Amino acid sequence: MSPKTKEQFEEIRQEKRELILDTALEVFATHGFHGTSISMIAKHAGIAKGLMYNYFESKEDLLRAIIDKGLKEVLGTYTPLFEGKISEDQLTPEMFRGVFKKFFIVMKENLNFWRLYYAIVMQPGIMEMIVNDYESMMFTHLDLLEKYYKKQGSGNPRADALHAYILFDGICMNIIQPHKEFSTNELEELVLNGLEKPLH
Amino acid sequence: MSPKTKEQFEEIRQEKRELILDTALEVFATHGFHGTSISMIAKHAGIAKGLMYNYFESKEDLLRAIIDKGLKEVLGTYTPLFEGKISEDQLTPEMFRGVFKKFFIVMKENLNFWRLYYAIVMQPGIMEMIVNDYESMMFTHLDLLEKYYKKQGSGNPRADALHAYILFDGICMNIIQPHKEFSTNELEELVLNGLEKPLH
Amino acid sequence: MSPKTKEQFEEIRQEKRELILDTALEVFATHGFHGTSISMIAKHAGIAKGLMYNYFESKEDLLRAIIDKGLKEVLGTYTPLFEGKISEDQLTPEMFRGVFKKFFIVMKENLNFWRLYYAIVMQPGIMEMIVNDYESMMFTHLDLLEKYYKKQGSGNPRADALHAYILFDGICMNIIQPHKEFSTNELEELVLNGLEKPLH
Amino acid sequence: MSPKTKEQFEEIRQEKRELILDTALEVFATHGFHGTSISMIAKHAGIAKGLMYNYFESKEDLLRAIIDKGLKEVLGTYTPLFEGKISEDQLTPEMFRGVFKKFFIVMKENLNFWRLYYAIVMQPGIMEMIVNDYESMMFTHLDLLEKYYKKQGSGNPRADALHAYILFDGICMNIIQPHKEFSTNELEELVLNGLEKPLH
DNA sequence: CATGAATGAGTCTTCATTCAT
DNA sequence: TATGAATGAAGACTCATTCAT
Repeated sequence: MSPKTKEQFEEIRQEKRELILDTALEVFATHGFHGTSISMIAKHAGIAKGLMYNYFESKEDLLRAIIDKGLKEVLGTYTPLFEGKISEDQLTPEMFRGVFKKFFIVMKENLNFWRLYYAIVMQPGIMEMIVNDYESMMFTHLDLLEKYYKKQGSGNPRADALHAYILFDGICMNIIQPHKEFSTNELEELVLNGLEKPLH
Repeated sequence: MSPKTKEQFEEIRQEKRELILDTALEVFATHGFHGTSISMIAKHAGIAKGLMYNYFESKEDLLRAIIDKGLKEVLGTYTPLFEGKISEDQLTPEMFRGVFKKFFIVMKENLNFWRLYYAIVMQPGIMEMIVNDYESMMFTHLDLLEKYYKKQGSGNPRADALHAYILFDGICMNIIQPHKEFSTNELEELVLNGLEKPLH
Repeated sequence: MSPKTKEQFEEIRQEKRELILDTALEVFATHGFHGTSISMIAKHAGIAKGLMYNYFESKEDLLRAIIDKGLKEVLGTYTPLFEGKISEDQLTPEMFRGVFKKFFIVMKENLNFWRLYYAIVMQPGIMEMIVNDYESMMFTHLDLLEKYYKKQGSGNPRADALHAYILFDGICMNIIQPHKEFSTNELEELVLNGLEKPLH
Repeated sequence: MSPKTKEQFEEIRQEKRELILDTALEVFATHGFHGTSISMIAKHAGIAKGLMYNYFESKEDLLRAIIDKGLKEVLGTYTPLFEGKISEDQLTPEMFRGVFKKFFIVMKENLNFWRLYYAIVMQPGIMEMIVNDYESMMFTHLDLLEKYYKKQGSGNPRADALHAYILFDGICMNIIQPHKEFSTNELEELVLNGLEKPLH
């Protein structure tokens, strides 16, 4: 009889918003942004076609929201380890391994997000804005790697950092690829073992 | 003024076909398959919209033709080095470097193709057929790498092969990415230096 | 705290109904019937979207109610002067001026109503029903004008009546138009001065 | 066998463009801009829904084109009589009558255009741009009228001009209204007779 | 072989209306 | 009574594809 309270509405909105975000991420990651229709998302989520527009202004706005949410979740998990909060002392092999492992775990937990993210980054025609985040993230990583290798006594920290970074990228690609050929765990172990100590 | 011979007609046809293929590749690579319209391709190529259908059955057929052509070109360039035609003796560091370098060069010459190719491979919803080629290619490479490291006296050829393969993938990604941050030449040099000798 | 009486409820209902009617009139007049959404009205009125349907059956029903209310208000103000209640003696220039001036005043007080009303009347595709009122109103006016000019000794009362009527229409248009170019007061004075005495 | 020539295409385009413009004008005038769907226009014109977009960028662009065309036609017919091309000597009663009559004729020949035009001008929410033309047109007319009455020896040319202008507006409204009550010819004759000589 | 007008299914988006609370 | 989430039909617009010339 009595109308729903504001809190009830808010709760419903949050839940439905999450549902739409999660469903859309999955479909976008599978079929690509342009290959996905709002109908597909709605059917997948079990809602009416028009409902999405109660939560997002447009298909593109939905994409942005997905990326925002994804980046927040991912960065929230592991960047506390990075951004200025790591002292020289902490640049130990253990820390190094830990951070990498953590990153891989987080990536696997957000496979669809990363698939979508890379697909976008790789297509110059879409979403320039996203690229900035991507680049700054990368430089942060490279810097940190260089410091690490310097501390480990590398004869060429820049080279070692690049090497590690590229290896890292390669693993990411292999984690992301939907058609997996070999266990990524095996990969990670091997690679991390090889990276711990400087090569140069 | 004299009527064209059959050969001349055929030649013209081939040239036009190539024009369409090349133009479409460029636009597909930039905007993605679903993000590209036939009109865009036609305008880019300076032809009428309907003309594509004189050469290809459909948009998807055009995509298939592009992939076919691309794979043929790429494989044609460097697989003679592989497929069973390499004897044990040839697995020298020089050969190793040469093949890698060659691969990078070929990749840079076909940037758009690789962009399109990866974009498709990474999207499970599209073109299952393509994936088979991709996987078999990969296994060939891994095998060869393993043999190489075994010959170089590796304590764990499988690990070394995987390492090299992943590194290779990472470089590919960085070559492909439209927003380049550092010279890929630098990368390649560094990485190859590190890969020549076994790590394990 | 005491439970509201039936009358109080009814009063609240009436007030809310008025609020919706007035708000809707404003928005309809500005953006047109089809250019106005229920959401726009609700937002303007500060109520929930669904509430309108507690008071009106549909958007079209709301429009009808607006027109009804408007016509009642307008006619209620000045038609007592007309409908058979005016004796020959009363057809004096003072009365003539008074009625016209009154009409303009009422029109200015209901600008939005008239905008909406004319917009509907001018569009054959909408609301045939409204037109009947409009036509009968017009004939009443013309009749009265003719009588007036006859009494003033016109050589062609019909001509004078038509002239006055058209002039009247012209002023209405200029009052209604949102982009006013000259003071309508100036207009009215001038025109009334010219109309008082017969021209023919 | 041979492809259509550029001229042939151009001719087809022009004809189809006219067809769409004319049909759309009719439907817009009847149902209003927002009350008209592209489907309605297409059905009326006997073409496919999508074809309109080969000729106009959007529904609003179509509206603009209609207004442009209409204004050009109308102004092209009678403004040569106005814009600076009328010397003092020509401001005779005959000229005066002639121009007015001409205007009414043109208006009747473009009834739908004027319906649409006024509907737009009266709705502040749509197409600000159009209003400028409208206002400048009005001032041109007023000026000319004032000069005319001055030459005819009016004691108050401004008043006479305004009177005539308003009367003019009133007739326009009555011509435009879809539910006509009396012959507009009758109106015009009467009014013009009354306007020829100054009243003040 | 080449053109581009034409089609219509499908896409994104809006919005009148319903309904559980 | 009042709320706003939800629905789905309909509207604006796109685009792969066809076809007359």
